[in-house]
Formats: sequence, C-alpha cells, structure tokens
Amino acid sequence: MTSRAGARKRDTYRHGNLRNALVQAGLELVRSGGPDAVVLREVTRRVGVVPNAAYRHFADRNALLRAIRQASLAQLAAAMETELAALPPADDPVESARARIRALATSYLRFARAEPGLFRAAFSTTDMADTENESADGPGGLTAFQLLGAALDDLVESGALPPDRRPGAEYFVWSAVHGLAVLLIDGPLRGLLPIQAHEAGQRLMESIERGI
Amino acid sequence: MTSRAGARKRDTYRHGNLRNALVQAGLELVRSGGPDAVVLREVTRRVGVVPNAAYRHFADRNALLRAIRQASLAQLAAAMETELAALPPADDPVESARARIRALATSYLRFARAEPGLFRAAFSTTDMADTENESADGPGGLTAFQLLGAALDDLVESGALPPDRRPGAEYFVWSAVHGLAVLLIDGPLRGLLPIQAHEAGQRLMESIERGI
DNA sequence: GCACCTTGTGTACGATGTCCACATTGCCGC
DNA sequence: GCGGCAATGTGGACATCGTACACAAGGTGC
Repeated sequence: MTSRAGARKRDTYRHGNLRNALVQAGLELVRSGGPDAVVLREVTRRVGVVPNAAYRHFADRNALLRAIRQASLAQLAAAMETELAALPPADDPVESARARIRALATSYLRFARAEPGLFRAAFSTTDMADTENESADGPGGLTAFQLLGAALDDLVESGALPPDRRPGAEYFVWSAVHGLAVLLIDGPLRGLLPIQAHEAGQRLMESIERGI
Repeated sequence: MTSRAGARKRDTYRHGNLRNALVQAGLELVRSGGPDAVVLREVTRRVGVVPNAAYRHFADRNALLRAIRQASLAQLAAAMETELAALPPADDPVESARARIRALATSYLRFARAEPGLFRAAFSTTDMADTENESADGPGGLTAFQLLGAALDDLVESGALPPDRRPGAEYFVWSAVHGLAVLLIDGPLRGLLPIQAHEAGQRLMESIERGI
C-alpha cells in the first residue's frame, strides 16, 4: 500500500493546493467527531504531508479550526438556501413570508441533526477573536443570519408583522431554533427519538410564529 | 513556599476527601476557561496529588468532567431557585406564574453571562452516555428543567395557559432561553454590549410569553 | 542562469492522558 | 492488641499531541 486511505503519495514536492486540502480533510474529521476530532497531525496525515507543513498555511491549530468553522457555516447557509429555493411559489405574500421562515427553521434544525459535527464546529468557540463573516455565506452570498433577516423584512412588508416588532425579531427566532438544535444534538434533549424531535420542532415553530 | 497556591502539602498519606477536592479544583478551572481547561494533571496538581491518584476516583478524565458538569448544573439550578425565592409574593396567580417564568429565564441568562465557563461545562457533551439527573438538582431537589416545568404547570392551573398547549411548552421556553444564552456567550452574539444583551433578553421574554 | 522566496521535511521538546507495578495505611476479624 | 487485606496514593513509562527551529527542494523574477 502507498499510505493511508485517500492520501496518495504525491510525486511533486509541492502539494499545489495544501491549504484547501487541509480544510477538506478537517471537514471530514469534524463531520464525524466534532471540533475535538480535528487533530492537526491527523489532518496532515490524511493529506499526505508532514505535520509542520500546515504551519505554512495556518498560524496554528486554531487558525485551521477557524477556517473549518467558516466552511461549516457556509454549508449551513447553503442548506438553508436550498430549502428556500425548493419552496413552491405562493400568491399570498403573508403566507409566503411565513413559509420562508418555517423553511429556514426547518432546514436549520435538519442540518443540526443530520450533521451534528459540522453544526458543532460552526458554532464552536475556537478562541475569542472571530471574524464572524469572513466567508460564512452560502452560494447566494448571504449568511444564515442574513437569510433570516431578509425573511423577517418580507414579513413586515407583507403586513403580517408590525414594524415596531421587527427590531430584535431575528434574535428571538434564531435563539429559539438554535436553542432547540443545541439541546437536541448535545444537550439533555439528545436521546429524543426522531419523531419526538420532529414534534418538538413543529411545536417550536408554532410558538415562534405566535411569539414573533 | 510549600507548593502551588492553595495546595498545602498534606501530612497524611491519605488525602481524606480527594474525590470532592478534585471536583472543586475542576470547577475552578472550568470557571475560567470552560471544559477544555479541565486538564487532569493540572487538577491533581492543584490538589497536591500525583496525576494517577485521580484514577482511584474517576475512570478517566471524562468521568471527572461528568462530575464537574453535574456540579455546574446544580449551581445553575441553585441560582434559579434563589431567584424564585427572591420573588415578592403576588396575589394574582396568573401574574405570579408569569413572574416565576420570567424569573427563571432571567436567572438562566444571567448565570450564563456571569459564569460562561460553568454554563459551557454544564451543557458540554463529554461523551454520549449521560445520566442527565444524577445530582444535577439544586438545594431544593429540582433540576432547572423541573423548575421550569413546575412554573408552567402553575401557569395552566392559573388559567393563563390552555391545557392543550401545555405539552411541549418547556421545550419551547427552554430552547429560546438556552439558544440566546449560547449565542451570547460563544455564538455570533458574543460581543454584544451588556445593555444590548439585556435588551435582547427582554425582547426574548416578551416573545416567549406571547408564543408559549 | 542564478539568487531568492515559498513551501515542505526532519528533529526535537514539553505537555498530556493513561497503563502498570509498587508503597502506604486504615480497618477487619481474631 | 495484631496481622492481613482492600483502599488509596506514588513512580515511572509510553504514545500522542501541538509547535519551534533549522534545513531541503524547487518555482520565479531578474
């Protein structure tokens, strides 16, 4: 055998695309094991490079983790965009705006449950200084947070939400959905059966709509 | 000097109360640095004992971390109980029940912001198998979750909440509060000024009351 | 064609979690 | 009282980890 699975021995001295390869390998690790699974030596091992090579592209393990986190956030945003795009066109602007918010919440929760590792990584605090918007957007160029904000704006525009209740609304919606996601994937609500989790999600979205 | 601060050299061969001392030292570490700061060797160092001594009381680092987590949860529950106890007596049972829920939410958020390390530890996933109720209760014998459940029951009893909306209500309330707490202490909402954070909390509690 | 800057390598160090064998001692039945 | 045993603490060792420092390889610009 040449080396570890997926790490074919390179014939060129230079790798050519190391930085990106490291992030990809890191994503694999994070996917099955969360942020703690991102072991620098293992990442470089998978890419077929010596540990120190990573230091030519990242200041330290934390910097690599930050890049992986951005990529995870981008995947979340992408999943949300996809869900939005799949929404059937609606005539009623009110119902349309509501449907979009539901879709965003649904895809957020689904992503968290389908990819808990990525989700954990996306919101893990690697260290205090974070850029928060470096490249966390999806293909459409909007972050998850911005997608939510836009949907809420539409809700106001459609007349379903009084403008004076608009400020701070994303904090409430986001908190509720994020909270359930966290409690489900590694809080005390982990262990809930998929059906129960789904019901909790439905119940949550009802209350969000009422409380917004 | 004898040894590290707080770790006076013991004259007896036996420590006498090692298990507890380890948890206490662990709590100190977790308090300023979160779960990752719980380094087994450092914990034993502080207690003035050799690293391996910990293995007489905990299977491994994870087991120690679990104990610390339980203690953190207990502190959270205690903070919530204290807040409840400080509530002025009210005649109106509806308003009384509402006030209790607000008090619980407030103390939850305050605890998260005042003790982010403990809070993170309380909800960190050390590993998959968790007991969830081993000794996570406060002095009153109720966990944070149970305190919330009781307040919601009272809300139903007072007539302010229709019984058919009771099931699953704690999931909603807990999710919303927990979500904001997490976003504030190590999510993208960290960095909010204290005033802003407080406002977000107020706004959240309004929406919770409306959406419940 | 050659010096240089970038990128990958080799070696090394201190720290960590945990294993195994050994030391110390409180407590039990006698 | 006392002798042995189970409980508790110690010492040393090992693999692994993040990372620092010096060196090698090789594209690139003059």
